[in-house]
Amino acid sequence: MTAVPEGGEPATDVSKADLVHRRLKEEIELGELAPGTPLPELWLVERMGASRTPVREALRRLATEGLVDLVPRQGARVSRVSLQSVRDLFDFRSLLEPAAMRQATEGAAADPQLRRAFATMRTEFARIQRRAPSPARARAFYELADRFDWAIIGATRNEHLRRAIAELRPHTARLRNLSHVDPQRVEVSVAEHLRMCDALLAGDADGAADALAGHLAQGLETIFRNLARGPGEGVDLLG
Amino acid sequence: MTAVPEGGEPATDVSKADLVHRRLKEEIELGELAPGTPLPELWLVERMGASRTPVREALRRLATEGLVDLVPRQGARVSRVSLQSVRDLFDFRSLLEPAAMRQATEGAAADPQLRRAFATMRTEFARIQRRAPSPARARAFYELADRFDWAIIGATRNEHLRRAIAELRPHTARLRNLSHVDPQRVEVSVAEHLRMCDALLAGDADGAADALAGHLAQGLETIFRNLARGPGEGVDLLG
DNA sequence: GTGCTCCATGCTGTATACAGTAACGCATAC
DNA sequence: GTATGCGTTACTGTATACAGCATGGAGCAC
Repeated sequence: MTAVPEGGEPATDVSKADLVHRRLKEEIELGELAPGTPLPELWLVERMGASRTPVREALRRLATEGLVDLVPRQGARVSRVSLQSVRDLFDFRSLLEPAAMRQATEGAAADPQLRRAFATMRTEFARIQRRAPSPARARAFYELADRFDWAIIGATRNEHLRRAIAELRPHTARLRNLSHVDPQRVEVSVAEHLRMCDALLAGDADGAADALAGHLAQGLETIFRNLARGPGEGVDLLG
Repeated sequence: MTAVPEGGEPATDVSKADLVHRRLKEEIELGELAPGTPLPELWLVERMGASRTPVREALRRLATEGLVDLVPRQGARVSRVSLQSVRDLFDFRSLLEPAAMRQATEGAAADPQLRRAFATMRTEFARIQRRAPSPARARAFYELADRFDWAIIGATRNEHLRRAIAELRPHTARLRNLSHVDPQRVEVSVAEHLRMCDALLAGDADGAADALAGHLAQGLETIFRNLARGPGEGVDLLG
């Protein structure tokens, strides 16, 4: 398992609630808190070194993000993952992200600085492609792919669309960390990212959107294969 | 102004936080709390008859829904509305809702009971179409259209999609209540809803999605015309 | 008259105490 | 041995007290 923490958001913890929220989110993403784990407030209080008020606020926020299930008068649990929920997630991403990619492509065509940023990432992808397979290379790829994804999100004009996609990322990250990463997958995925970069830099919005759609379809298939092989801890396969 | 409270959600206030959340949401939707209005916690405490804790939770929830802006160490305000935000909202709805309509169409084809519910609504739309124009008729239409929308949401299989659309509804309702309702619009809108019903009942997913897309385009145009005519209270036209 | 500084006020962010409820286990009756 | 009822426990939901920061105004210096 190649545990990759998401580094996309700036992580400006102005309040303790922010801090607890971010730390809990990371632990859920990384799978350290397995799906279904109960999250009593007092337990979090001593672990996080904060009082119940910020802990509560963090739990409520995680609940709206779908990472935590909140049962009235019973408490919080890490939300469970089912095959259906994985399918729903990828279907929804396939609806949103190509649209965002279109906006990012238009944005890059209009803004030279943004375009340069994507061009730089393209050369980085190409450099990774030439490297020999290794865990370090896989890590570098996932880190770069993550930056690429966040760049797309940042270049999305529509605020609703941007927020919706950003909210899905923890779910995606969690799946990646819960399922076993397939080394073969890196090879394919690098090529897909190069396709996306090329289309984006060429100003071909439709092409970029199509490439992303293909990438998502591949990703879903990979995750399903991996989940089917290794059951994964805490993953509810009944869904 | 035909103020139409949304009646779609079941309104099960199990906690005081739920109650405060629902009441505040209603007041913002109806425009009673104008965009930009400051919302000091203590003021809400005495108005809602609850302590600060549930009030805080309600404000946080409204903030994640985008109905309230939360400035650190400064407090909450009713979120402002700009022309850009209206455009963003409708663009996003145009992405999501046709997809939901497709799923609802498939659902109605598979589930006779669901199909009957939509068939009933179709006859109600037809009955409204035959009535002479009047405020009561407009109210009846909006109430029915609201039930129709919630039925579509309820018939949406994908949970992410369903949640995303449901979260947008308060924004839509607020726009409707902030802008002045055009009596002409009712006529057109009834016809559009009949088109949607017909396609849905015929199992024509593409047709239903197209009809909905057209409906949204019309709705956006109407709101822009109305906002341009009457400035509306608290609507920031600079966006 | 104008600008700056300092103080007072009001608000949020946090901690904590209290009440109420649901789940769990044990004891007892059958 | 099994089922049912009661008591205990642990947790959430709520209220409230306290600390710290930001804002606005008054007063003073220039």
